[in-house]
Amino acid sequence: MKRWDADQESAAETPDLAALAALLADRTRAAICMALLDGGAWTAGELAEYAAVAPSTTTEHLNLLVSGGLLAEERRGRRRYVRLAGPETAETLENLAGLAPYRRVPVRSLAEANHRRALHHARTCYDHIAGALGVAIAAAMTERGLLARDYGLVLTVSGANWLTALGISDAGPSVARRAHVRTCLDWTVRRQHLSGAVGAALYRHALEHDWVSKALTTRVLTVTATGRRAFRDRLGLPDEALYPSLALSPPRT
Amino acid sequence: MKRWDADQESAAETPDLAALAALLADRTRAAICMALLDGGAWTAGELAEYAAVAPSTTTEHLNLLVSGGLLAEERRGRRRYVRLAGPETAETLENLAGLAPYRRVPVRSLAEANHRRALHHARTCYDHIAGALGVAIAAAMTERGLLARDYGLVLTVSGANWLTALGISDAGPSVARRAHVRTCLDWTVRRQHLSGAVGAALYRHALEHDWVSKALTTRVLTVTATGRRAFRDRLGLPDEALYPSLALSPPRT
DNA sequence: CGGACGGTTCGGTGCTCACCGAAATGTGAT
DNA sequence: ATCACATTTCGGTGAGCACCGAACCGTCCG
Repeated sequence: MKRWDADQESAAETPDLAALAALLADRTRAAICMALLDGGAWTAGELAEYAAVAPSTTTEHLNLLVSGGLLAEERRGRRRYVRLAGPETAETLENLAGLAPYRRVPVRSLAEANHRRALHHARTCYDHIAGALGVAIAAAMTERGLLARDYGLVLTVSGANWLTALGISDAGPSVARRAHVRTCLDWTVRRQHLSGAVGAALYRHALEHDWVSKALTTRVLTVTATGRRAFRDRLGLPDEALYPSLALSPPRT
Repeated sequence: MKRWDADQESAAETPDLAALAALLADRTRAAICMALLDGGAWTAGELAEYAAVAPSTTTEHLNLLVSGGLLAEERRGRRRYVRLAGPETAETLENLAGLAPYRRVPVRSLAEANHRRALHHARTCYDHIAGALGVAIAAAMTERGLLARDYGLVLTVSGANWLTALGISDAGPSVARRAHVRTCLDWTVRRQHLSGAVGAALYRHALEHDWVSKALTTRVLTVTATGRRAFRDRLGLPDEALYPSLALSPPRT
């Protein structure tokens, strides 16, 4: 029990992994985070209904998530909007989800089953495209030499040209600090899809040019007729990737 | 309460984020995982002592972590060795640690303080180099055009040449499936360092050529005299990155 | 000024789980 | 065979926390 400079620096800092994990270790809070992976801002009430808990319970969860730095909040009038804190948060969440075990959940209605199939087919993942469509895009771009698998996954020169030809300015705005190409393990298909700045730019482009349209309240994306033509012409995507009904049935267990 | 094909597919699968997070949400289990980030295999007893809990408690924790897929175990005789399940696990853990809040922990002895300073200076992170040294390497390689920051962080042509000149065969053995260059947010310095296959190869090379030596029981790396010369000649690393005593004092709060 | 609405605060309840010690198991060494 | 050692099983204890309902507090609308 030796004293030694006790005043100067008798304490150090360690990352508190357990504290962060504890935030996600609850079913309800995890569900909230997964919902927010659509990249949008939700009100406390919407999340309460989505997670099927009382409003008061939701308040407590949101307080924890916000003060833990996972969520950013914005109060407007009597409403409280929350969103994910940033892209890194979203990426870490997706990584975790890819590593997590699967859990069987009952499907209670036909509507829910259709919704699941749609999610499986195409959905947003924070600010880029995921699901079978996202995986197909990444695969096709690699196939055509726009992405190179040699060094991880990078944009090739022809890939950069392809992007500018589409009208996507390579030096995007808020893009500076993020990796241009980043892969993200898809939890429905368990295969890589495109995230990072390029993935985000591509999604923005697809939205603006009406290739896909996003449902208001869910993460489901629908490929429009224009989009089908564009994806077929420019990337040669197969029909399975373009029509939800043709989607492969979910893998067993 | 409408029935509809109830037999065929009345259940679906979702990633159980909460279940995975719950594994890390405990102080003791988190400590165990952080310890295993040294990339080695520990026995149950060693971990019990490290985490300062009873052996029986450790058994329970290890059971959970192994069956949750985070740890791999190997039983040899009456001993139980555990290690991290794989590189993805290690990378996800480091990402999480980078996102986690900091916690002040008391430093009780001079030895512990020295140990912390050493960790801060240079340590292993699963299979590559982290700490101030790791950050300095990544910075110097970017500086010298071996890594390009343009597209995320990729190996440039001169970078690949530099590696082969060192004698690091670019097409490494178990390297195929991992991204060659990957950055990893350092939790001591909060800056990027080099992980992925290239990071791993570099660390292996440094070990084999006696640039650094690893302490047996901890994650601390020591830069040898040979290493100092090599790092200075080949990457122009400054003295701060090479001598632990010159390390910057830890940032306040 | 009501009155509806979105959110918050508070007390209380029940369940989960990390922990330990003591006894049991199984392996290795003598 | 016997003893030491690493780990496991089991019962019991205590603390933490997710949840709800009821009351409360701002904000928006008529």
